Amino acid sequence: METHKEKKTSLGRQRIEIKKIEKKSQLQVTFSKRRSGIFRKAGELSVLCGARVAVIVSSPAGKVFAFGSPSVDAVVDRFLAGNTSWGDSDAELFDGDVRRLRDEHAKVATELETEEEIDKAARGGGGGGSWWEQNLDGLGLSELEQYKAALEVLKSKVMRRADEMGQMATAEAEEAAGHLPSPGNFLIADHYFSGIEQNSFDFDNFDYNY
Amino acid sequence: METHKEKKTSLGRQRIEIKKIEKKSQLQVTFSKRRSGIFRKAGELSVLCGARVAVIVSSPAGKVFAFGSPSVDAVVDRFLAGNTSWGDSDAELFDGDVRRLRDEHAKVATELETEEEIDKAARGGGGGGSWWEQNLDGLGLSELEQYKAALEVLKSKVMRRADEMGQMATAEAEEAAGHLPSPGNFLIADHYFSGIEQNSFDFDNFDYNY
DNA sequence: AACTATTTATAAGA
DNA sequence: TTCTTATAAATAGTT
Repeated sequence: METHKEKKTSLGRQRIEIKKIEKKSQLQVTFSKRRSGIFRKAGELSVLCGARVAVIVSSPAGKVFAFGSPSVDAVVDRFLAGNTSWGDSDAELFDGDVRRLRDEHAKVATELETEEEIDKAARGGGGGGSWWEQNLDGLGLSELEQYKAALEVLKSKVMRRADEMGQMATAEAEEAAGHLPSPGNFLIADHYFSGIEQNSFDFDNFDYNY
Repeated sequence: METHKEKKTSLGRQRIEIKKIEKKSQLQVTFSKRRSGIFRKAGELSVLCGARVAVIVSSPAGKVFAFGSPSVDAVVDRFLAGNTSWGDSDAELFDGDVRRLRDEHAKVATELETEEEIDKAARGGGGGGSWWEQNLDGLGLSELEQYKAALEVLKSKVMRRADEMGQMATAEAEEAAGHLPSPGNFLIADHYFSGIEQNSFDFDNFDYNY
């Protein structure tokens, strides 16, 4: 078996540079793989070390994926709260505020039973569009304007919720969940803001350099 | 070379189970390594795929580490916004609140030039306390409002800004930063909530099973 | 969606 | 702790 050994040029992993992948198809594959990888790692870290971990990833296409243990919100809340913990003297005030507001939110959240329910419901809406992709790199204040509009659409969309839902978009979440170790209580959420592959980057005009 | 081959039992990596590490020292090493690993991966994902990524990790000891590209807040804000979008009826209220608070934040932020500055400043105060450790495991959250409260405190604290800042706790951040790929514009923040090894877990009474 | 050759990440030790 | 080393795990390129 020595005949035509030219196909051997690369099988198995190749080293890659950490720079933006231009080839769209490859980018999607890589994004998917690595996102899963990070989620898995996050779950492992959580279990191994008893740490709270939250990972939020948003693709240029406009999907938002999140992983959290014990939950994304718990960790994020903590982070936001912690962000101000150096406000030494008024810790009490802060605490009170947080508690009150938290109760409020809890009340609202109850309407949809659980966070998971909510997350599920979120996938029902297709709304949005291009508003998401732009001005994200700065600290965009105006994004809120657009965001509002998006919310309107999404809202109405969600209103007539999961009647026709349950037939779509569970795959992604389950796939990610499959990577998690069993003993933990994790939460995976992914929100679909638009099915459109809208990218404000320069994907598209690139060379398919095979 | 056949003599005494008993030391050979393990050099190099061993397979480990994904379950809570009980040996404290090992846990710390693992936590540190894996946290760095996740941050690195997150940075790579960001660069490779043009994705926005935020990772928040809090150790049982009470330290919070975060990595974000383009910044933790940017990604988290986006997530929270999306997260509440299914809060159907009060979208308007939400929107209004967010805008106002964000403006406030922007104003305050400007005083310190950049987000990085603020994060730096954050390390100056030791603040916080134990209120943080409790009731976090449920799903309770009020991200928006908490964000508000956070901003309030942040504002006042930032007001009397970095006079006593810059003398502590830069080490951890630099260490983490060392793992980042160069071309990206990442942000790493770590907040120290207490020097106390306050852990609500059962570390401490374990067997140092060497 | 699988596969595998490699590169990477990392558990133990020093 | 930081460095080393052997090995497990992640994943780039392919089919």
